[in-house]
Amino acid sequence: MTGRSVPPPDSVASAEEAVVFVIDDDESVRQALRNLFRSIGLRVEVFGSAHEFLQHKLPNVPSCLILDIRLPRLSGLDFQAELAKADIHIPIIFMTGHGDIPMTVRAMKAGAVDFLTKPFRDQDMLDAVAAAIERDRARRDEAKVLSELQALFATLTPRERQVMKLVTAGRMNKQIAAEIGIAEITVKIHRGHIMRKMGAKSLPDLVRMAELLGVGPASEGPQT
Amino acid sequence: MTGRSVPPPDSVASAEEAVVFVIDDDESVRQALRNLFRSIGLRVEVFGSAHEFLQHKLPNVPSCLILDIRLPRLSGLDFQAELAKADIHIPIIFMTGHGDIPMTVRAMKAGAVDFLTKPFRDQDMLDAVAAAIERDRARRDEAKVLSELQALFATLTPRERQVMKLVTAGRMNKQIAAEIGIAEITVKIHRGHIMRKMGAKSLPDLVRMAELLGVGPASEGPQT
DNA sequence: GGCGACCCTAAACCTCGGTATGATCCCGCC
DNA sequence: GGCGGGATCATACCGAGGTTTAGGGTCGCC
Repeated sequence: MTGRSVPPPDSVASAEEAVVFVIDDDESVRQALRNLFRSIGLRVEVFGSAHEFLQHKLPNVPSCLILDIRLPRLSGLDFQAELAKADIHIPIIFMTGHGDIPMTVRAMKAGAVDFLTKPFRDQDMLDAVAAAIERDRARRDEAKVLSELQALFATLTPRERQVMKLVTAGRMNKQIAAEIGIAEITVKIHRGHIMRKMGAKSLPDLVRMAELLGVGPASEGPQT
Repeated sequence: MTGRSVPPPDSVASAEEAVVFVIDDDESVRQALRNLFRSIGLRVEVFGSAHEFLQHKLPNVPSCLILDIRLPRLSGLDFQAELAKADIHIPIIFMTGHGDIPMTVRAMKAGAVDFLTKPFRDQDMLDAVAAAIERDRARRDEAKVLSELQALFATLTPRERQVMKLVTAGRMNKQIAAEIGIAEITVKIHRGHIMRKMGAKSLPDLVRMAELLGVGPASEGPQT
């Protein structure tokens, strides 16, 4: 506890263990960005193509992706769409030498953090990266909470899920009993199980969990 | 009840009573856009300057604003910022003859719906307007619900607000009583008043209202 | 001074929520 | 066949929630 080097508490907070990924087919650009981010102590991984990047497995820390809109085989915009389709939500910062406005609009609409025109000021890139990392950190925090909740919810039996939905909808035990055709006492049993399994310390607690889980009028299974 | 004309249910839904506002210093552009929107039966109001637009009082229906990034006195981006500062959240669609990427990025980051380069296809503008109107409709719906809730919440006495916060946090009546130093029976009374005044039909109901209202750990009053 | 709020409390009473004990039934699996 | 999990239910008991009735007090305002 004494000789412990202080792991930078960092007023910049968002730094921590964050990683910046760079995809660009120009070696000199990769080199320059690598140096830029290293200079402020940020982990960097560079790639020459989207394909190369996809080989690499993503670490479980806040991160962001910087890519040129003109990639070797795939356009940056298409790659952005690919990632979204694959449910990979890493924040993206675009760079471009000769981009146009429609491209910019499309990228931003699709959720890009920023769109920088080359040459850009180092500070602009650093600002964009800070914003992107922060966005990813926030997203990860939310996702973590949600997945933990979903794991708990998964332990409920079908009957318990059904009862939970009705309980959080505000129905009384007797109403639930009548609605699904069982005895009130049985509803109470289920209810007790639900509270225990979900780790809810109170009804309001459970209601908030249900909100996050989208347990409600939501019809099961994707329709249309 | 018999001779009632059906007020167009409209499969296009978003149309209804929507209004499109156009600000441009070029008379021919105003004219062209006016015709375009009229042709599909959309209400339009045109203005030659931002100032002129501000004189006009905004109707209480879904609407959107179309403006050139180059306005007479004020830049379109600055005007966008002005509106945000004045808490006017009408969706904005930008047009530009010679805009650049940084402008586009700034506009999109500030929440613009779209950014069209002149000349644009009529259909692109119509699509953008449809999206903008829909966004405004959704925002208005949410705002309406929230303001109604706030009106109810405003009828609560300070004590009732305090108790509501604790109730929705999941505290038991006896805990609340101990925490604020009153008798449990009094807490029950307050609780009854809260449910009635807020129009909550169940505790889960009240919890959801509290969520929307941000009633919780939120410290009172703006700090900093 | 009186009227109306807000806030507090007590007693009585009822409903609702929740747990424990004990038991039955069905089903899938080793 | 037996074992475990899921679902069901009864009885009994207790604590929490909620209303009514009937008060009490302190403000501020007309």
